[in-house]
Amino acid sequence: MSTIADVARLAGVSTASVSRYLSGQRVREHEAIEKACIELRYRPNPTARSLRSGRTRSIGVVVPDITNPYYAAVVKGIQDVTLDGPYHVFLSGTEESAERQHDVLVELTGRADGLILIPATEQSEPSRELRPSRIPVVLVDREAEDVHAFDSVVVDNAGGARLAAEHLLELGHERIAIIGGPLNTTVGRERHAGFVDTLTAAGVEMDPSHDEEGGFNVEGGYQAALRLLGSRPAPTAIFSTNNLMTIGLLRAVNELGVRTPGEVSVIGFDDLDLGALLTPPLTCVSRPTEAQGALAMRLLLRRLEESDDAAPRKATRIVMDVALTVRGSTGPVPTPAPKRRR
Amino acid sequence: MSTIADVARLAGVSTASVSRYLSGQRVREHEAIEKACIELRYRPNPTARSLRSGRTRSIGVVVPDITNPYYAAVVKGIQDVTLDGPYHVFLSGTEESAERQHDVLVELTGRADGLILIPATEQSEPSRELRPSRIPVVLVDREAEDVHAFDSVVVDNAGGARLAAEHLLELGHERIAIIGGPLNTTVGRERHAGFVDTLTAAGVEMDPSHDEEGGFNVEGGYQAALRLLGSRPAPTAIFSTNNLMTIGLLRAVNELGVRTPGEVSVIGFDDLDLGALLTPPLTCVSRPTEAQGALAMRLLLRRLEESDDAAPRKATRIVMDVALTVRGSTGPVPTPAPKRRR
DNA sequence: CCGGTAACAGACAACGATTACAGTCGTTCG
DNA sequence: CGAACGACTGTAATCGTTGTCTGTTACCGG
Repeated sequence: MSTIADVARLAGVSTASVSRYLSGQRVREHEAIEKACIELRYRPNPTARSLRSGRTRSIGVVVPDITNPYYAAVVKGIQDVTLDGPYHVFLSGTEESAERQHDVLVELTGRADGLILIPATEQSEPSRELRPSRIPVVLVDREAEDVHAFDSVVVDNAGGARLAAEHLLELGHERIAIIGGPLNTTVGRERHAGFVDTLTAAGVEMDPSHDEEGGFNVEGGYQAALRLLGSRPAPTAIFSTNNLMTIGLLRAVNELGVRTPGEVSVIGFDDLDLGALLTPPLTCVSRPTEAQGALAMRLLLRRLEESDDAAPRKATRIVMDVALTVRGSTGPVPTPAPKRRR
Repeated sequence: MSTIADVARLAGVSTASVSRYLSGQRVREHEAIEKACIELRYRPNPTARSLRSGRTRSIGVVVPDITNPYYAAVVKGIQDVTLDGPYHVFLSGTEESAERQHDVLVELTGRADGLILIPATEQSEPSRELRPSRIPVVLVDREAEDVHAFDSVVVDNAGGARLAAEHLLELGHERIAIIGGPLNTTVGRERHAGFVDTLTAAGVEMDPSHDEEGGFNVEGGYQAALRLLGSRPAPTAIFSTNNLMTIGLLRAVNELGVRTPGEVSVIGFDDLDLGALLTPPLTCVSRPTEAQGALAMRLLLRRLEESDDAAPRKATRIVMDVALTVRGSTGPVPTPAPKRRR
């Protein structure tokens, strides 16, 4: 690769002039410089640039799992906002591991001007790790231990779970099960609490054996569903708290040949790509995805712009609304005639 | 952030010694240095490191669309191989645009030691852009104009399309339609040719109005499917050449209330996440995804290791096999009794 | 006790860009 | 006509790290 010195030599000027030309300043020999740049196929070395200027013009996005369509959609939203901005987006995956996340954050600090992070776990302390570097961070979906240190964009998990519970109650269900996520995540806790509390408030007690917990993945949902569907008396409705778990749940339902919603109603948190095309189509709590990413990116850009002025703005926390999408996978209670109906 | 000079000062040694300590060499004052590093929370500046050493210890992965589960799976395969290696993986999306891809490649060149690229189009000339920088590149899935310049990992597209055609022929179909991808991509051309040639060889002529072409996305598949299902006589079987197009096709089938496989058989290239859970479950040509990514990464690592010795190895081209997954969405021809059956 | 040799130390020059500083012109105005 | 000014220019320092080069030890055998 050719360097700025090569260009300067060929154009017969100093490197300073070339640098000035590149940054858009008026330069006498700009024609010769342009010609030299083209002839040498000169591209400024981004590493050298970053070292000197202290800014990398790139931002890092860290997600637990790239293959999860939900995260993919969030990333999409982020990218859309950056499309013709000066920043380049780098994506890294942490495989849902706190250790990997630590490595990735260390790697990214100093390589990026800002970070959008979907934490893998809450034990992992982004604050302790990230604080000294002073680079702006926006948390998405899950929150870290000290919420107040960073901007964040989350959804109303408890509210969404409440919507699901209310929907099932309205259909007359009373033997209701939940496939919850890890309780050491805010998301897992909030959805679990929102759901169970709503049932309790309505006087419906959940059988402890119908309160399943698993990892936020297909296998977790599958195993939990097998246990639930095998229990006696079996639940008449199951709420799955994560898209991947819902896939596992559906797989189990399918394998066991359980009729939906005839024998068991199914409702998930998060829509699926093909949710509307399933038989029956999936009833779910749906939430903004791309919009969530876009919002996070805008928050980050605001931080990046303000960074030089000394007054640190207080952390912003945005809670986005979720909605209930009623399709065909939920229906009235099967055996005993429904008690009430709307 | 503290620098190596701060550490050296605190430990009472030279920066060279600190550098040596960090690179694992034996150093007399290693205890004092370690102490100083911890106290100052010292992290080597990756930018400065890269500038000096000429290597970034990171590799770039460029995909057309992050939200496509197929690409996500490829990336997953890539990451798994890198898990505990020295390289960090950065992912960038090009939104299927040649222009964006150009920008991304420029951005990445000099920021990464190697590249894994799934080209957005073939017109875009990665070779012209990437050649001068001399960094190793591995192409995945689609190939660029001059195949021989880079290592590549692809699948047997023509073979997969042939499998699909043969399957439909065996079921007795004769009015067969294809929803093809852009013919300016190798993938689009190969799948189209493999399918049509197989039909022709079997003496089955395809109605020109049953030869649809669209973008590799949901909308393209949807629109094409609407046209096909509205044509008279309508095809008794439809082959969709891409996973997103298949989703569009299924959506159209669903909306129009066309029975599958009763009225029309559906077969897709690439499986879907929920393919097995659909009603009927999707028959498709499935191919390795994570394995493809893993293989590409291994190829790249090999290149990165050899880079210093002067003899440039010839480009490797790996073609991976695909397989037919027969599920329920394909069946015998509806109205006229099937001519032959196995 | 001395010369030779490991084994380590520090000083300093890179890497490729940006930028403060100090010229050097040509032009304009009093 | 000379001074002041504007519009540029080049020189050189700098960013944080690594690697080369040249010491400086300590320890060994003779």
